[in-house]
Amino acid sequence: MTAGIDKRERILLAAEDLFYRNGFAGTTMDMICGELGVTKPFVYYYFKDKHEIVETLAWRASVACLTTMKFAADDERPAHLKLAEGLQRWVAACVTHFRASALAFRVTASLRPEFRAELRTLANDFYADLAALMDEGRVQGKLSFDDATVTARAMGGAVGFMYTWYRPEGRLPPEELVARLTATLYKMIGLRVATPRRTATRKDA
Amino acid sequence: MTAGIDKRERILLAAEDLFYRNGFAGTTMDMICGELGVTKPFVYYYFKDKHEIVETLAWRASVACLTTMKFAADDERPAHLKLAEGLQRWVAACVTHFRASALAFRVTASLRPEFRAELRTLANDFYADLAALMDEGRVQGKLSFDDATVTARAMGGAVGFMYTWYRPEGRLPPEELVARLTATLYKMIGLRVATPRRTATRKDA
DNA sequence: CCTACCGATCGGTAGG
DNA sequence: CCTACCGATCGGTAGG
Repeated sequence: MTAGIDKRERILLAAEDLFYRNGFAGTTMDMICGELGVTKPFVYYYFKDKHEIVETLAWRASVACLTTMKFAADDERPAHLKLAEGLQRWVAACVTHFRASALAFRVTASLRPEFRAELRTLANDFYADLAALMDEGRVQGKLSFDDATVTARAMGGAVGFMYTWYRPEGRLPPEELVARLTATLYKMIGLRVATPRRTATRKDA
Repeated sequence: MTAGIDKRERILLAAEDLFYRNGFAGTTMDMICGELGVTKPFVYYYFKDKHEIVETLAWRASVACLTTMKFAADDERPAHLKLAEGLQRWVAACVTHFRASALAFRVTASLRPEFRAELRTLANDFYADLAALMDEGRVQGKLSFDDATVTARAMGGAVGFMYTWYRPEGRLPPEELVARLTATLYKMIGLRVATPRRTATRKDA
């Protein structure tokens, strides 16, 4: 009913919330149907099986979050500036897609091995891009950190783990959360950017 | 057989690995039994049900990891030194219990609501202790960071997310991983400690 | 008689 | 697009 949102999209929306709250195995097809007020054959008309739904959600969110460290080939900016932008994009994408990106981590065990492998490849590429920019920025004297791999993974945790504590209805508005989390990442790699942000003359207390 | 390890403990050991790899719903009691070469009544003699097994594992690991910021009442050291020690203990505990602590995050949806609430309380207490020490250290001019809550949660992610990439058989020995991850946490709060570690005269490149 | 365990099978529910 | 229902498999427990 209430045309506007595509039917397939409505299923995904309901499923995202249910998977997020109950996990993959803990969410039954009947729950999804009940949420939408439709019957199972309706859902199976749009999706081959339960896995196709969760994989669609996880893939979307993963692509959105893990392609943020890609830059145009003709982008000539120094590494630390690309990184400053990429990290911000990354955090913003993870905040936006926090429910579905939680899936990619939480329901790992329920995913088909081939799909898990695709997700892993996506993540590995991302961390390779990230580490490359980090190394470049360090060589150019703009960044400071000890271990590139461990630091990159630590940043991944700082961002990816957000789903365990972030609540959209919380006191911190999304943009503010993005700003603070990004600032934390900058600090982890010793990145000092003159961000044109609305901060008063505030010393790093 | 092969006395030595308690029978109950053998069940927990096998279950930990299976739950870690396949999730809660993806692990059947038959799998656990098969791994041990015992029958179900054997397992059900030691555990009331499947939940009791996973909860025992998750609780142990969570307690081990989330009580590392507690200090004796008569410990008079300044906050930043307690923090230096606590963070190291925290990382070490998470590395040791990484399989079971992964459970606490991954199988959340499969846990009984009451148990989830207990875990949440444990975690909230931990972050309260952590944030208190951070604030204290900052007031005393020994630490520097912007947002205590966000930084604390970011550290939690850096540590807690380790289970997604750490492999015990990897090239990085556990002690070395602990050292590097701890160093990353120190950096996140601007903690500079003259750690008596076996580092050569190496400038923070 | 108890404990520790086995072979066999139960009720209930999942995806499809 | 729904009602009705299947084949398969789950966690948990019976008697001995």
